[in-house]
Amino acid sequence: MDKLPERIRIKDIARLAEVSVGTVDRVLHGRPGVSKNSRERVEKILKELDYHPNMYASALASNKKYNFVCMLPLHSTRSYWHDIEQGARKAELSYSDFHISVEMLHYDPYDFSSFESVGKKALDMNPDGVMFSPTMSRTTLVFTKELEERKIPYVFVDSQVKEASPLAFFGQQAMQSGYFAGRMLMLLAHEKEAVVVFRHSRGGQMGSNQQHEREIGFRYYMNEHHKTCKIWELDVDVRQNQEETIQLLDDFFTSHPEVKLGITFNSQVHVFGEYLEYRNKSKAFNLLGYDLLDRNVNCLRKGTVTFLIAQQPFFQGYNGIQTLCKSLILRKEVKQVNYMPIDLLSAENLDYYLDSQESE
Amino acid sequence: MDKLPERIRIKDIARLAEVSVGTVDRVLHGRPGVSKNSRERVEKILKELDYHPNMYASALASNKKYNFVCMLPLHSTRSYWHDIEQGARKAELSYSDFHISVEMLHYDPYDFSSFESVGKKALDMNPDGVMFSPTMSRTTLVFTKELEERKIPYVFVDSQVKEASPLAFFGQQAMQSGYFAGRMLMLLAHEKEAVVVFRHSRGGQMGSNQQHEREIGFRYYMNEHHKTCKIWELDVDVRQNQEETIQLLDDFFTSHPEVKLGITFNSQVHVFGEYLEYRNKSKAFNLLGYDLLDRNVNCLRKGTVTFLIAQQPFFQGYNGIQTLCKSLILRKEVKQVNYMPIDLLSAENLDYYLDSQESE
DNA sequence: AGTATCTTTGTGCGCGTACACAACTCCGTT
DNA sequence: AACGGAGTTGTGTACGCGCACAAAGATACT
Repeated sequence: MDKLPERIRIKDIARLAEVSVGTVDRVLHGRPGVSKNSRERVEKILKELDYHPNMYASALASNKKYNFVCMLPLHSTRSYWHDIEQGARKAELSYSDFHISVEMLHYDPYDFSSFESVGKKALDMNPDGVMFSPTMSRTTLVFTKELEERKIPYVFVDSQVKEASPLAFFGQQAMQSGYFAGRMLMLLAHEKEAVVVFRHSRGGQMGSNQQHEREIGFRYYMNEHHKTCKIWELDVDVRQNQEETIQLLDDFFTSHPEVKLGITFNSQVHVFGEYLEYRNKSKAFNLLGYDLLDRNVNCLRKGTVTFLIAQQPFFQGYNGIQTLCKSLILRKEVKQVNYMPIDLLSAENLDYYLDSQESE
Repeated sequence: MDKLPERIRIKDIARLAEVSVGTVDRVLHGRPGVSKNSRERVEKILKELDYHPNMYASALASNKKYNFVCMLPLHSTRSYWHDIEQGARKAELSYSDFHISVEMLHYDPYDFSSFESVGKKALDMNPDGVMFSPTMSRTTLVFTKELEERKIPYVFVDSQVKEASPLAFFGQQAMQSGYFAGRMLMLLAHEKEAVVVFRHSRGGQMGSNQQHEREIGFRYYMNEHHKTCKIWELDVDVRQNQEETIQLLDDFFTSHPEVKLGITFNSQVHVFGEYLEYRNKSKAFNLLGYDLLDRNVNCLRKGTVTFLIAQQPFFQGYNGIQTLCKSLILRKEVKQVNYMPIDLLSAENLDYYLDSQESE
């Protein structure tokens, strides 16, 4: 009786099943041309020995090129989307020895037809996998259906669409994060119980569903714990210029001097933080927002924003691409729903968070 | 002129430098037996083409076995150390195709000679790398000196020792985390300004330096922002039984009814949380502690502990082993000081954090 | 010139897997 | 008995690299 090596190889399986490595290979990859008898014998031994192929030898031998496409809204540097993109780029680098490439495509987040045409472009590239954020829920389903027909796996980042069947999803549980935001904001309240929700939209059209969900979670918390607390709303249109915004905020604070707490559910909290600094109001006002844009981080450091909630966009992008590799190249099972932690950042714990985000 | 393939290989370098692959290999590994002329020519081309070896082919070919040792204090399941160990185990699995093994050794955290003898055992195994937590600062230096003489790289987790030169360190900036803890605790204060620091030691001997550093950071914050706030201290010995502990706490709360805030700097906050539940005091008292032990998490869920500060022990362990692999096997540069984020957990954001910690 | 020694360079095999292709078996047909 | 074809099975080469060993060139000494 030969003893088995520490790490089982295909030829060990072959020897035990009394077939050649070619047959084992065919069984492993589910290819035809194997008799029922051999297939069963090989499968039995594979299971018995709990065989796992050496993924590095495997990748080396297959030598196939994998092309992934990543579709994100058009964005400026240091935005939330930018961080996701950085994560995807890093993953591309990490897995470069597997011959993967990640092609970036961008669309106008306020234009359905733009998403559509970028989606077409993506399909034309005949990718092995796609990663994108389903910010456009209606058009998304047309796109995912096409992907499913072509058997191209796709990964959602940031948000998800219930009707679709992605390989995986990476993002925050937005409602719970809004709930948590409410908790943290009211911790700052003391007796001053009145809150303003700053909205930042384009003609009333919200940037994403996530923002909406956050607000629902927030209002749920408020209804549960601070029913008497008055919640004001203030809409700022992204197309307004600075003077108009300042005027709007001045008017609001003149007519509502009792409001000492503010919250935003998108990543534009710096608009309000910078206003507070300009009017020198930050001492008496507490502001909570989302995402670690540079301008938001500056506000946090200066004290014009008290808390930021983060959601590890870098890792969303990194893990998204990583998951495609794991599933397609290494043929591993992957977890489908992956909620990112709801991270609370203040001036006091910010630095070490940023530090941990940028490295791999 | 031949065009270059997308991915540069050794033989491409060899062809361009007009030498054989053997010579390129010698240059890459800094081995002797190469003329100055050849070496320079090869190095020039390596740099020009920015050559990076295919690490998977490399690992496959070398086929060397790497043995790592991980030394941690003796601990029960679901403790902080346990999570580090889990991370190390996971890394062992992730990198199993590189033929690595991680041997776990445990020592009594209150016994210097135990650390010493375990250290000897580790050296006897002639490991390729060591990961441990320098909880015993004095004996650590003897051990690290020996490691350095034998040219065995080592990684610190949890805490570090200034005089040593580890390959890398993964842990929290303890002072800053104490500072942050102060900030968050005082957020819960409102007008009731009196705090008790619960200590949990063994005959006055603190478990680790990290705890001490946290308390320093905390007191620094208090001195900066709440100078008038009275800070009481209460020492509980780990060897006391439950009745004695309850008696001690009863006495304290009887004589100091005005104290409504408590903090601990080790991971034993559940001792106090469970007391609060037992005495039904949790509504009127806010408690902050460290680390996500099961019992602590239960307290958080029940509301007997308000906040926990976490430091991703799983990733400390995972990254520690990963770093050894990267440096030794893949010959990559690694970052030496890696501060873990200072994570704030409450009942509202706990679940998604736990979710993200357990998976890889 | 011949030989020994040292330095430098080139070659070949193996790591574990994937895949193309060759080879063999079995069975029915001519 | 010879042949063809489908269904199976085995074999050889390649992937990119590391390393042992062979080969060739250089130098010094007899």
